[in-house]
Amino acid sequence: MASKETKQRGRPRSFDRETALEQAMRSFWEQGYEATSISDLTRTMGIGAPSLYAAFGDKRALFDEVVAAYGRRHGGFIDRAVAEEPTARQGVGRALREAAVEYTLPGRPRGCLVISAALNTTPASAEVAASLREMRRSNIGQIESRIRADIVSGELPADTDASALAHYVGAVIQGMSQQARDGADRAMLADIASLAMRAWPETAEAGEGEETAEEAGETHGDPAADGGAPHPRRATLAHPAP
Amino acid sequence: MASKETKQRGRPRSFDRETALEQAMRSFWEQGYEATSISDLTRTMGIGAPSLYAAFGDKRALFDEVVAAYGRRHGGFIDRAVAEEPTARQGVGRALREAAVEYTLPGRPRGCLVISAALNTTPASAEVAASLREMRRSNIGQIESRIRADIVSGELPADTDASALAHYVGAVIQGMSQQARDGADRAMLADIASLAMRAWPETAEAGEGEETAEEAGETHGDPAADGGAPHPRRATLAHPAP
DNA sequence: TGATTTATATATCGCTCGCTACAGAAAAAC
DNA sequence: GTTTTTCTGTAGCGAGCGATATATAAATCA
Repeated sequence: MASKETKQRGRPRSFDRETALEQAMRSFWEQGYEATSISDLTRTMGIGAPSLYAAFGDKRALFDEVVAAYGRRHGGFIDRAVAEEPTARQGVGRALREAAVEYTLPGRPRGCLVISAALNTTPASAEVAASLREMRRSNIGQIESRIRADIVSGELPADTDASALAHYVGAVIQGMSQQARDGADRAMLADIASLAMRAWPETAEAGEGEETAEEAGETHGDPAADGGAPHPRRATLAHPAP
Repeated sequence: MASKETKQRGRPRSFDRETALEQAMRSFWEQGYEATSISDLTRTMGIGAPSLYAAFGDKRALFDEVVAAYGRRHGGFIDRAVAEEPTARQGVGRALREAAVEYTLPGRPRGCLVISAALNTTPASAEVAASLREMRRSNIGQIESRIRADIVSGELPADTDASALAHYVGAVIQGMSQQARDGADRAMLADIASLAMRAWPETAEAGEGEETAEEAGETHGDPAADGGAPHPRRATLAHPAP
């Protein structure tokens, strides 16, 4: 599937399938599923309609493939941050900081495709909308699971409402995506992310110093995502200062 | 404009204009501007296309009228909360709590029309999208102004970033609207609102921890004027109040 | 060299979009 | 009554939608 093993028989394709898919992603990302017409796609992909249908099926199948590629290339940072960091707090903090960067990278559409590409849909596209909604639900579920693990381990207080906290994080991320599309710059999104983390529950007991403002590392090397709290940290009794 | 003074000359209108406008609002609110067709509108409004155009102009003008009516009947609660409560904190807290109720009222579309009705748009509807975006910007500006006033009065710390805090609130509200449309119930939205307020900066001087999660519990019925105010703390010690 | 296979370019298809011309219907004005 | 004014129902406009039929172009296989 990934490589051509034998020489194909007929006339070879005159365009690069991956490049065309990338262009389709741009269009769907910017305008959304329904607002992007086949005519838009053929123009930006640089191919004719029959080539599009031969290579990708129909509009819906092309979109599905775009969403899959998006998840692989751009959308995975949240799950990755939550899975890789040692605590839920650090994972979510890093996810929010990285979202501020990802959602404002120059040269690509603002915000998140999964969040914004199928919001105002006709009944004809109800399935597409439901598909993206399910992905959003799944993302929040991932966060909730990570939070629950920290409750079990004692990192978070036993009475922490994992579902509510995860949905709060999801709402903030969706809000950040919309703010990015509405024109907020990267620094503003970083401020929102930083503020949002102030709502995070205190560590249960003898926490180890969680410096949430520490380097998230491997994102995109952009220093704008300092993540440091521009606002005075709220007074806490149990939280050891870094 | 509000009343008919003289008897009109020709054949009288066979439908109630306000009722028709209400139905149009429902359609736009549910599906968004572009995804709602004239055919949808004439069906739900119960009138023919020529009657629609005679009474409201074109689709764009009808939508503008819908948005104006929406602002009057449903959308004003944020500005009202922020304007009426004695502090920005109480105002925003009440606004978030009321959003949880407003965005999940049974028998009407979920979420906020201004937030969600023109998100995936073709270039043909760029003006509509820009118009709603400007309203969102204005709402955040209102919140920012209220926060700034509390900084001046000393209610909030002098180093509070009013713009960032206002944009955070805006992002949370937009996230709540999307969550509502994604199926979150009222209790979940109330939890998100409660969590979001934990990020609010401490009062400049006056004492003790704010128990920001002070139960918005009641939800329905009258969103009490004092609802949510943990304790009246208007006096500030650090700065002279006007 | 054909013959076969696959891709592309042109020119649509049926359908829905926002919108309107036109003629008939229902009221006030005369 | 007749005239005038306004609204409503039918029917259809040009344009764009997603998707294709057809014919030609470019490759491999024999």
